[in-house]
Amino acid sequence: MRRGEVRDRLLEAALRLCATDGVGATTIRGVIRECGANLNAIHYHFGSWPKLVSELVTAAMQGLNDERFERLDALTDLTSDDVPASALAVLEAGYAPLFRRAAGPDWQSTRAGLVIVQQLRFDPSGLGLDVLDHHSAEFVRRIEARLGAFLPHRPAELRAGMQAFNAAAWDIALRPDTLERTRSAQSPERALKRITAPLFRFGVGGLLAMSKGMAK
Amino acid sequence: MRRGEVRDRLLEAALRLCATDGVGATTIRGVIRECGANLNAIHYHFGSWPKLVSELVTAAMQGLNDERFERLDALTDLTSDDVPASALAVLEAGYAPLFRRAAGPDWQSTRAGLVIVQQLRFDPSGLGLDVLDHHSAEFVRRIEARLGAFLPHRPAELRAGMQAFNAAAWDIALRPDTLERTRSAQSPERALKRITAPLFRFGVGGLLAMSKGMAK
DNA sequence: TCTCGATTGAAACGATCGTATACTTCAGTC
DNA sequence: GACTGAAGTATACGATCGTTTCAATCGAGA
Repeated sequence: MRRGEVRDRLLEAALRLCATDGVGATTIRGVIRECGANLNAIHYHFGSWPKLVSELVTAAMQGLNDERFERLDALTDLTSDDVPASALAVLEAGYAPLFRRAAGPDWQSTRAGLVIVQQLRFDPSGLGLDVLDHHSAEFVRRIEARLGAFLPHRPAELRAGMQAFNAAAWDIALRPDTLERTRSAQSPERALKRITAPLFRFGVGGLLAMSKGMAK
Repeated sequence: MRRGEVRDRLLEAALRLCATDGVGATTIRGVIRECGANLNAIHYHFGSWPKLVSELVTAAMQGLNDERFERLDALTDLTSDDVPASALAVLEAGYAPLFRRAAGPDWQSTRAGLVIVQQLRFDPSGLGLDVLDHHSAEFVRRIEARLGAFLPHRPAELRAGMQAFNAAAWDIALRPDTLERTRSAQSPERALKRITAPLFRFGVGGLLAMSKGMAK
């Protein structure tokens, strides 16, 4: 058996079980049963079960953030001359990676980690909340900096708007029927675009409406 | 001891513990310890622990929906002459009750139930998912009917927009710092308005932007 | 071939879980 | 005052949890 293979199999099995059964309902005995490892292997390789879970969360958020940061850094010519187009570009750079990993054509290896993250965001038992906060705080800082460069919003206003859009994006990206619709389509990319495009328009429209003092 | 008092104390203690520690981390032994009841009392009054939880969820959603439906039914003169104002009125009718119960001046007895609902929305273990779906489906049906009366959206478009706004509203309503900001203010109502008003503008702006074919 | 650290295996630990059973208490009724 | 049925108490059951211990095994370097 390859060196370090058991460790990988443990991670993979834990990832799958946590995503389908829920983190709280997943036990180390279920994991070792799933991948044919020994009960002690988890403690030998990870120290404890919570540490394994936290490694899953870290891997998922790191992979997602790497992609988001790369696309955010690649953004050029953001201008206040065409605010809607610039805002759309920023939102796409920050959240297209989320959708691609949650329901894109190659979601198999990336979706499960995001499902776990979404579960933990509302779980007060605090299995991996601090790890999660660290990663998401860095993203929030960066995307708000990009948006603030051309949006007229006050910081608190921008923060509120992005909190709203962020919640909507995660919810829709990880909704089971979002995956269903892209899987059953003959062109997953096109199907996903049909889901994300309206959401991005929603986000841009919402952000702009926040500061323009409209509709009251 | 009053008749049926133990039953109420059990409900109250379970509500508090589930909201603070998480539904998955709450045990019947913790509940009876909290309220000084006997271990068997839970099975005597509710049959099983899952049934108690499902009663908490039902009560929370029923209380919320009663208020939302009443306000939605009271809406008159919605018109496509002033779409933004009409959309704002509908969103307020549907979601102001959520915020009032989650962080309003009298949140003490209502917030915990909503926290539990929010946890269960992303928990695949399926403790009370069917019960939850039933209640939220009815609300979705009603509010989309009201909006569809004057919005030009196609049904799928309206559905997507409301899914986005719904996720944002729940997330922000139950965010701990939302409660913090309203509690520390000398006028909780005003403080809550300062949080909800931008969100409602965001929602109206987002919904309108979805169908106007803007920003691309 | 021998050795030694790295890894795996088998078994058990103490704790806690949700549930079930049997007994006691006690108000209300005839 | 005996009886009834609801409500509460004490205790135990079997299962499963995460963790620990310790011996067996493997693989590469001497």
